[in-house]
Amino acid sequence: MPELPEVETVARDLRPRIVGATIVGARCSWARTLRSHTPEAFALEVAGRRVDAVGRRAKQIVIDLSGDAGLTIHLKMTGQLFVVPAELPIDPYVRLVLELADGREIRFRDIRKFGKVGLYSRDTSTGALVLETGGAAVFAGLGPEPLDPTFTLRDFRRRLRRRKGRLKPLLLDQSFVAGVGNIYADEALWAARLHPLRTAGTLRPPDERRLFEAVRSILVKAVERRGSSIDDYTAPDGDGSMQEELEVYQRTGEPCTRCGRPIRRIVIGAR
DNA sequence: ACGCCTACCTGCTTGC
DNA sequence: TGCAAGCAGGTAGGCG
Repeated sequence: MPELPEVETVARDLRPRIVGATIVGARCSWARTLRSHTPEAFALEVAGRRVDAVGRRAKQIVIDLSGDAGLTIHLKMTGQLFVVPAELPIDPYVRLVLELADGREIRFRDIRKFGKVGLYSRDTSTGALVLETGGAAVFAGLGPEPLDPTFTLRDFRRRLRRRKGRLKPLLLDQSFVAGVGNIYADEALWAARLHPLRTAGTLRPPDERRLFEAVRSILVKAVERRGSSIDDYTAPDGDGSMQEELEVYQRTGEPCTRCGRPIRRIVIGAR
């Protein structure tokens, strides 16, 4: 379940390994992994491009390529990325391989096939990734990055006051704040002492402040711990340890560390 | 805008 | 033991 901290960790691990490398080809064994190209068109389009930078937006890894192009990788639930020598044995869950000129490969492994890789152009006037010149920006509609220093309590309050829904689905809404998923929404609400079914409109200023600070501090801590290695999540340089620090996620029935009573599970929006 | 549903997938767990 | 059903879950798209 890669969320912001997990994706950030993967991007950081990837960066020193692949910046400067040149892609010479691509092989895709599950066409629907590619958002907007056939495997053949994708291979032709990436070949010859150099990796200029590796970053992250929301839960997606963004790989800047030479020639004003960019790759986006969404790991969804079970996506993993590895950079390995081409001769290393490959397993059947690898859906996409980017072949590098130096004999290594970037391998996208994804058991459940929900992950998506997009290849886009960089609009040189706006700097945005677009499918075609004049088209909509790929990341249009995403909310602010919660760890961006320019994202302030004032911004958070303004956004909160435009919403009416329950807090848990709201935190999961990527157009509200980008990068929070099931794990860190639960953790942030617990830390802020706010019930997941509470609606945004009932928050008082101190509640808003606690939620803002809880979201940011839980994400900072999780990035420091390299994310939560639950189920299939791992990064190129290995697992994270945040799963050891979680207070509520997947702790149904276990005692609350604050009050000692067992954690109760409720389902909201099928989650 | 909100809430709810379904689809996409496969491995694992559960229950008979 | 064996097998089918149920579950997990981020996001898109549809409906009311």
